[in-house]
Amino acid sequence: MHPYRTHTCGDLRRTDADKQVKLSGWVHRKRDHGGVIFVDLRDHYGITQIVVNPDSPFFKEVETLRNESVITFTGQVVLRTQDTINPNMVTGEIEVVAQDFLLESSVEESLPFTVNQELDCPEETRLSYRFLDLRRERMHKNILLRSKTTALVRQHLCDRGFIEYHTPILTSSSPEGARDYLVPSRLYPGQFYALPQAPQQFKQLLMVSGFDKYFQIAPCFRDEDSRADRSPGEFYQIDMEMSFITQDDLFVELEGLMVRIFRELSSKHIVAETFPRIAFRDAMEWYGTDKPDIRYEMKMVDCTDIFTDCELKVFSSQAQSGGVVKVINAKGAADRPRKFFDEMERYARSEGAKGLAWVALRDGDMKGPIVKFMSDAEKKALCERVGAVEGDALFFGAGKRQETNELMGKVRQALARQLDLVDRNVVAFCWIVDFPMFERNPDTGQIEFSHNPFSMPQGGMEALQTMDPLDILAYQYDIVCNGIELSSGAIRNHRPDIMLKAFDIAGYSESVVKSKFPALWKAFHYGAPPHGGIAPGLDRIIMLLADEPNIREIIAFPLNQRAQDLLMGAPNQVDLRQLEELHIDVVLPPENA
RNA sequence: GGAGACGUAGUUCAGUUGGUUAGAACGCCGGCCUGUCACGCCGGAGGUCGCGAGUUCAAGUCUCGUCGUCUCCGCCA
Repeated sequence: MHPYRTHTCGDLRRTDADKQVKLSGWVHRKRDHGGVIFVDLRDHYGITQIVVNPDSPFFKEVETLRNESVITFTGQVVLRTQDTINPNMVTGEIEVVAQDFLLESSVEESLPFTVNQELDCPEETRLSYRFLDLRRERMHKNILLRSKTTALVRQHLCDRGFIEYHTPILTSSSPEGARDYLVPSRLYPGQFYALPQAPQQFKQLLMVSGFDKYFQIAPCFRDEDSRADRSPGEFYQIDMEMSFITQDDLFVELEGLMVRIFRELSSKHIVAETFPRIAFRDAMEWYGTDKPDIRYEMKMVDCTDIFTDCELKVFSSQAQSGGVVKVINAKGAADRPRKFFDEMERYARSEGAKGLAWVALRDGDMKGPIVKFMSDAEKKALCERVGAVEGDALFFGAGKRQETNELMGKVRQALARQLDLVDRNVVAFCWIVDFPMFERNPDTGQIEFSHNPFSMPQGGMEALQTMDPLDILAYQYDIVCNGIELSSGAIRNHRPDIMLKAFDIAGYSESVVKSKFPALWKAFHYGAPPHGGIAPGLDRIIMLLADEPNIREIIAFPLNQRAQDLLMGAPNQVDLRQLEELHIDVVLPPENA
């Protein structure tokens, strides 16, 4: 017989009755009746109940076992009597009567938290004992889901003709973007490698190398502060790039991948399998953000022109001075108590609003503090414009266009939460398209790239030569799911002449382009195919699949918020000899010296 | 770098207006228990109330500082 097991703890069924078996695993839970002990034995695959009878020579030893000890039982599978069957367990129709027992590994200390229940405990403790934390059902499931996701992505993309490549981890520091992680060079004193923030230039070079369809589940390293949905240090992208494609081709390809992931790995309903496309400017006007949650509608509506001559100066003065009046129709919210409206206003103020006007359509009339300042014509036009009917409540924001859009966008989200419009069992994707190529820096007045300088401007060279730079759009797009930005992507600019012109508009000379991006600049002079791509964040996709609010819950060994690994003790100090080899002198800041 | 919330037993939490010896559940230790499956019953141990000052006759409770954790802003082409 195998020294550890003949079956796993999730294997045995009634058809295995009378078999002689051996099982190994952890003590999940123990029920000691004095005369008989039940041990729930757990491994990766499941839980099986072991029965230890009082005449067993190892009865005393089992009695003193602590939870999470690792043990091996040999015994016979027996059918449970009808009244002792546990319908909640897949192995609940049988149990194993122990005949032999071996303690493989005992638990020496009391556990820092319970493994057999999902009770809250400090994250610091969980990360310090991550190997225990990962035994818990929820974490175990999350890590399995991660594996299933990467396996499905690989299978799907390979089936679609994509090829997976490896790109360097030690590369050169990039001049723009996030802060790099640097690796000192031993051979070249004073010089450094950088860990890639993304394999952006390599995947483009692979396209120039003629490979056509690239993907990689790519580690990316950025030395930036963390967020709930942003791991410090490192994260993974499903990095993709294709040659000879249009934006539409890429959208179809990615929609297929996303729909397959969510269909096969979650039970959530996908609202639309062809994702709606929303122009960046429309997104800002309708939702006040470039990552709208479109699980609910509640677009804001521009009503500026209605209130040009309104008695309410807050509205008319904005309407006359280039500002806007934006209105959100909260369907069916009119009968909410006064407290609801007061709290919405308080929220708006906390986000920087000067106030939040509202009206409620109740009892065949319009109610609210500002109603007396509105003429009948204004009321009528307002209701028509926003489609308001009896029972609806309207919320108003007035001010400068961009500020008001962003503010009312937050109000929209808060309203959706309050009115319970957010369905957790739904995924709503959308594309945000037509990002502007350039924008004016409000501080310096300079024209700058608004996103990736390597995106192809819509209209190509002609647009750059003839249009107002601020009106030029780029083939630059984001994919957004439930209000979370999963990725940016672009059809790239593969033409050196167009690139030079674009950089010229942003105030950069030819020498800057050459020196900042030498690889691509050189490559694009030797026959570069039109190409484009995208790189959805793997971690965020898994968060959505697992319904986890924090990215650390879907990573086996994450850094904490302050970028430390509490289990391994990283970062740590190194030997002086190592520093000398690397020609590194450490100069500590005064407070640490 | 900035802001907010939180910090009481191994863990999750309660702790009144500042007032006697800081409680409960789970876990741990000991005892009882032959059909449980979150087994049950009895008993016990376990606390510098994050740390340091201050106010007060009296501080877990109020004030200030500090440290830690999480969340957000900045940052993330």
